[in-house]
Amino acid sequence: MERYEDSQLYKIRHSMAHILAQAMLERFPGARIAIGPPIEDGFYYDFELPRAVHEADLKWVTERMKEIIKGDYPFIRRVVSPEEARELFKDQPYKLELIEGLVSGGVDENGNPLPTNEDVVLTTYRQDTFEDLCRGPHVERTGELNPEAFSITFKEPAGAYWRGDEKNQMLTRIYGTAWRTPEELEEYLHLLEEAKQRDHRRLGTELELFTFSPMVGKGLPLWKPRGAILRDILQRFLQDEQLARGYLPVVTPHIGKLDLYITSGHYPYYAESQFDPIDVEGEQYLLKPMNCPHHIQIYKDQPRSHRDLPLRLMEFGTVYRYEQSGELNGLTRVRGFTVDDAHIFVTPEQLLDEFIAVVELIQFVFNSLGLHDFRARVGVRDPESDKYIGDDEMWEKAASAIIEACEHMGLQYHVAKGEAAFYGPKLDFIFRDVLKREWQLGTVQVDYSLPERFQMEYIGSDNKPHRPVMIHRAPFGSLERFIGILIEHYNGAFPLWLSPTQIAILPVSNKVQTEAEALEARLKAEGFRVEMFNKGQLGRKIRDARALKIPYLAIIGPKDVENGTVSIRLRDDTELEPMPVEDFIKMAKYVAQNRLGDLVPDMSNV
RNA sequence: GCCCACGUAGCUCAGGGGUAGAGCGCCUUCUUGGUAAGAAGGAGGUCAUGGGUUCAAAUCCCAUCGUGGGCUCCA
Repeated sequence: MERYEDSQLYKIRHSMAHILAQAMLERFPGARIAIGPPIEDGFYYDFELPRAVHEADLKWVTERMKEIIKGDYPFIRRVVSPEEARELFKDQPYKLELIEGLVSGGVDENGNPLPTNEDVVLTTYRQDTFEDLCRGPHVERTGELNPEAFSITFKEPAGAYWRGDEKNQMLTRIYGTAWRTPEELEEYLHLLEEAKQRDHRRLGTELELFTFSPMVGKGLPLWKPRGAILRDILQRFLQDEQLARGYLPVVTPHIGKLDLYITSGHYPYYAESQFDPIDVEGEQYLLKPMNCPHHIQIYKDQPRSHRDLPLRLMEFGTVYRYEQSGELNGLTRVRGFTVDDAHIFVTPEQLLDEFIAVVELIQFVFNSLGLHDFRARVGVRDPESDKYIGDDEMWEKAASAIIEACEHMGLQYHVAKGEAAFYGPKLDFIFRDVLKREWQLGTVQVDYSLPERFQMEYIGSDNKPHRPVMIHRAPFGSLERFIGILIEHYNGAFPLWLSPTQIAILPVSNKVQTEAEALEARLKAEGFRVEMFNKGQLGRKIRDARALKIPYLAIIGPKDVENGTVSIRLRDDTELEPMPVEDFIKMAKYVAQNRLGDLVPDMSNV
């Protein structure tokens, strides 16, 4: 497959960025330009502007861009010497900084090191009156671009730090999307609109799953009954699975003494992600940012033998982390969340097998939930940073254990620097959602550091004390984020086993109210989550039940009562032939127990 | 936290320097209806909060809080 960087679309978007810059400079004389690369689906350009950008500016710039395109100017490339470049961009400090980076700093426009064995050649591209430092490539002429196949008003202007560093100047970023044809643009905008419809925040309100209250605090979700039921189903699903795999439940409190976190290293290594300590009678307590220190105390409560290992302690543990207010986002980024946590204490010999077992569990969980578009990332530490505990040898050992396990399982993975936890490297499962955003869900971490810091021990077969290794792992990551993603993944139409309400009972009239209530009781006795709809006429009941995306609408009227049937309608509008109540129960049970997505499976062989 | 935008009824939104609007939802009554809104009445808002400008502010200005799009940071 063709690389994006080599594609025509890439050239189109790159060229669009230059045209945007030209138009912006005409609108904002004296503006300073930074960088303007193509990105997925479009491009952007960063500017330092004398004032805020308004909608009218964007309209003007859009029209001007169309004129430039229609002007059919050639993109003219030329090689310039460093001196020429400095002269050319003498009023553009960001460009000068880029030039110095290229010429003497050995870094490219993103601040990444250049390949050392390459001579730096500075090039510029010019269209019409605008010349930009750029290595290309571009289309030949502006006339190749379609003036009706781009938009810079589809997204608000945004702030962005120069070189992505929050210590730097905040620039104004104008985003654009550009395509080959107006039809492609239309399709893309339509996709965005659809994605908006399935935003978990919107669906969370419509389906009555969760809410937020400014009085409780931002980033602190409140789970309403339907959402709490969904949460509970997921927890029970995972808990049952883990119990079957030898995990043991524990429960620990939401705060702990500061000393605990000083020993663990959370304080100070993780301090910037924590709420400030709470003073209680002169003692300092911390809202727990992680569950591991508490679980370690349970391990240490009694002497452990190698015969006790692996010891797998699990807890749906709620943790609190300080997130900057601008980072909060619905359920996917909150300040208090529940980790489907477990800490597994193993002997070094057991590590590989146990690690593999954990990855298998995570894969089982993802599969059961219909999540298939994910990748595995091995996060190792950033050698430049000092926010890690433990010595090099431990990090080396832990990272190679993870990679060995991946190789052993034939798991596709890639290594990412700076993505480790502060106490050890990790294997993350990153899910790609319908909006093409990526979310870190499941995670497994190998940790030699905390056992050391807490002086943990077990007695080996040699009757001598040994240090265990710890695996931290969470298949969902956090219930909050996971559910947020599930909501969008299913567009709120959960498979039967996850649906907060599974069956809506819709009596045709109150003449069959008694029979409808009997059906409700019957279905509840069979273990289904059932809700009676009594408002208005049948049409209204259908409408209300469908708004909640309830999988089965069980309609019962005089004819059904007479025949001992129920008329099933699905949330997608499918109407089934009236069927005996027993048949419906059998089918629904089959669908729920097998966690099927299909609500009407072939029952002929069941 | 930073840049920008937004905040009007439970929800979705219109309006806009001179006594607050719609649809849905909610309540009451009537209706007992076979596959996406039965009918009629009614309640409900200090227009996020606090200041300022003005004869007069929901409307203009400032601050705060909250939300959204980005940046940075993360499960």
